[in-house]
Amino acid sequence: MSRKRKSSEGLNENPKKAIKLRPDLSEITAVIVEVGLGKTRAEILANQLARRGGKRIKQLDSSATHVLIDKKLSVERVKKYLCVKDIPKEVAVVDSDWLSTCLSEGKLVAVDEYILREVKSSDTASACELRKSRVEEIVSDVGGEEVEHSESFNVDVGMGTGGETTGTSTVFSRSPVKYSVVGLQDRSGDDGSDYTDSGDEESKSDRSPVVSPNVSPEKLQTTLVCTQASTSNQGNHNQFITDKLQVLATAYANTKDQWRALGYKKAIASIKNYHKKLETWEECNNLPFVGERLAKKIWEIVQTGHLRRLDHVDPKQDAINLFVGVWGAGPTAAETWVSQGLKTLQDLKNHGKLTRQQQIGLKYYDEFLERMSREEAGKIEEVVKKAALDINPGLEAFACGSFRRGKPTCGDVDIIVSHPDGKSHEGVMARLLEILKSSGFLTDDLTLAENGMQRKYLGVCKLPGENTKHRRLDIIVVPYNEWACALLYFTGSDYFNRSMRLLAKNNGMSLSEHSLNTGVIRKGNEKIFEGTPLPVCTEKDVFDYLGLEYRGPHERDCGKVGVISCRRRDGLVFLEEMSYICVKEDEISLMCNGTRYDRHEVPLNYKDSKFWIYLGTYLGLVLFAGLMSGLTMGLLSLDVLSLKVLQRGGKPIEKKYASKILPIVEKHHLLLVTLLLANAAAVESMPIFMDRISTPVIAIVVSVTAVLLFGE
DNA sequence: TGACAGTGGGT
DNA sequence: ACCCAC
DNA sequence: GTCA
Ligand SMILES: O=c1ccn([C@H]2C[C@H](O)[C@@H](COP(=O)(O)OP(=O)(O)OP(=O)(O)O)O2)c(=O)[nH]1
Ligand SMILES: [Mg+2]
Repeated sequence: MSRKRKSSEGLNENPKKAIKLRPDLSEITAVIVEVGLGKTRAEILANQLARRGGKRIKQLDSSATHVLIDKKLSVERVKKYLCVKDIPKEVAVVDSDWLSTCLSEGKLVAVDEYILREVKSSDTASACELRKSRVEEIVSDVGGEEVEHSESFNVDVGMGTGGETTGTSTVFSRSPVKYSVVGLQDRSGDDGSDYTDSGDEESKSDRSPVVSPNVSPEKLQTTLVCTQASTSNQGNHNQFITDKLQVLATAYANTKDQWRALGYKKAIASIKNYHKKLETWEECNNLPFVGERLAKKIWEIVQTGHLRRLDHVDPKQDAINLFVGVWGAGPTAAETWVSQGLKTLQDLKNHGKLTRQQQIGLKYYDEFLERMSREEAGKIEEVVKKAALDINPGLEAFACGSFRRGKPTCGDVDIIVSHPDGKSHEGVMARLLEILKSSGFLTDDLTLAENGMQRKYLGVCKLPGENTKHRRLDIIVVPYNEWACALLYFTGSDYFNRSMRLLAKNNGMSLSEHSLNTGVIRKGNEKIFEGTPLPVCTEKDVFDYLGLEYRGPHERDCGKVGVISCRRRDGLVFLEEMSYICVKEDEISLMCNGTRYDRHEVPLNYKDSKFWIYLGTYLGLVLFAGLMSGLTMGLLSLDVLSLKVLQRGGKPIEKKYASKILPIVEKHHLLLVTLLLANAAAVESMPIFMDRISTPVIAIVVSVTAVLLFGE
């Protein structure tokens, strides 16, 4: 909301400026060469270009008008990078500064100054002229026109009804129909901010085949409950919504940015979790992880049964999704291939440039997308386990991942290997692979098996027999002192891990497959000091340190994606600071991946201001305890008689004190009881506070010595 | 406006 | 440094 | 994309 307000305000207040700063680049289709420019900068330029109507393409083709490169780059290198023999004359090879200048000047600047094409005798002149005239055309074209719509129009499409009339009524004239359908860019209405998102990831094309749309919700509801079976809590009442959103989620994951995709995923999980069919706008808008924009999309689906947005996905998207399915290929590789005109796996096999891993991924494309039965995973586990025991009967080997979580199907088999003696795990990997390979069980390596001190293996295996398929196999060999953290890590789920690690982070700790560290110091977001590993023997220890109730592997399945966040039972977000103290029992609970946890205490560290509070109270307690025991001894050793003597016959000061103390001492056991109680209370509560700023053992030791020194 | 997990292998 | 994966 |  605030964004929209901002931009329209800006428009009203200073229309000239708004227009001036927005050159129309719609005639420009440019290849931006990242080499020398840097990926981030290239992307900023690309975003700006797209935002002003221009188009960036990855591969030089007939639609290209410009090639933007860093000025230090030789044209020869550019050719090599683009995999072309020659760059057509009509295409201007220009310094990327040209675009920057255009943007800052707010208009198209003559390109001449920026041309970087190699000077090759005669034809340069004509080429230059060609380009010049072309640019002039563009410039004149833009001179008469207004700007802005494509963007405000976009906003309206994205926001549904949200766009206020002020913008649309004043600005229209040219039909904006070509709202840049570039991929999935559904950009926010704010100006200025070039989002340099640069990160791509988040879920490879979600492999479950997208369920065909438009199944009657009623049907789904009934069928779902019985088909979904045991594992899920109660089934998805809104599949017709989540399916649609899922399309966008994977599209974003496979192309643009992981974070938008993450947003979608959380929202989808949230919807799946909802106990009933979504009916009112209120319901939509109150879902956790569903904000204004998604609420509108959801609401549109609820009302119309359709999401217009889905009609505008980039046609290339299908091919991209297809290619991201090959193991070892991500959004970048996929886009490269697509932009080279590749469309099918056949194309890829024949003409694509693949890494070694991707070749294997392609070879087993179908098999890798399949999930195996739990039973088969168990067999694979046995094979590996046997091989391990052959090496050393003391070795332990267990299948983790989805198998350990009890899932009915497994996408791969993840096996952890270690030895309780803490040493014998060394060198096991190589020997293990040797055995498994010689038996023909392992068919391909995705990681090179060359390195001697290897801890992680990714490969392909196949059970002996006729109708068996190639399966992905992951093996890790870990030192036994890391067993718990490694087991926790390898069991997942991935989102469970991420949640837990985030929780650790928010408490000044850091959780990895190696260890749980405390006392981590971060400056901003980067780690300054790694912290020190906490002693962790079992998975449960990690839960304990984090103040979580233990969850068995079967309960770590977060079909629900979610951030660990703290909420009150009554639903109010009490905000942050996991170190909040429970005053009333059970009042504080933890919401993780859609399920709640009650928390006990959490270790603190000096990063927290609370740490000092605890330290302070601790010291206070020590002194207090000392005072108490001192008083106990002192006061009780005085007898009433001598005090009375003092009261009468002592110096004036002594008299005064004596009469003050006397009434206290006279209530003899009352005094004793209070003192003892106070002392006991102080002493007892010391370790409680100490506990939270240190490990228990240390806490006890320190407490005891402190009491000895100051108290007794 | 910045964070959304933390790590390791491959190129 | 980037991409991709667990 | 959402949240704080
Ligand atoms: O991004 C990730 C991916 C995986 N893991 C951990 C948790 C996961 O359980 C384990 C094994 O990874 P895998 O990809 O095999 O996931 P899975 O849980 O076993 O599911 P699948 O059935 O697809 O194999 O590695 C992470 O911590 N982060
Ligand atoms: Mg797995």
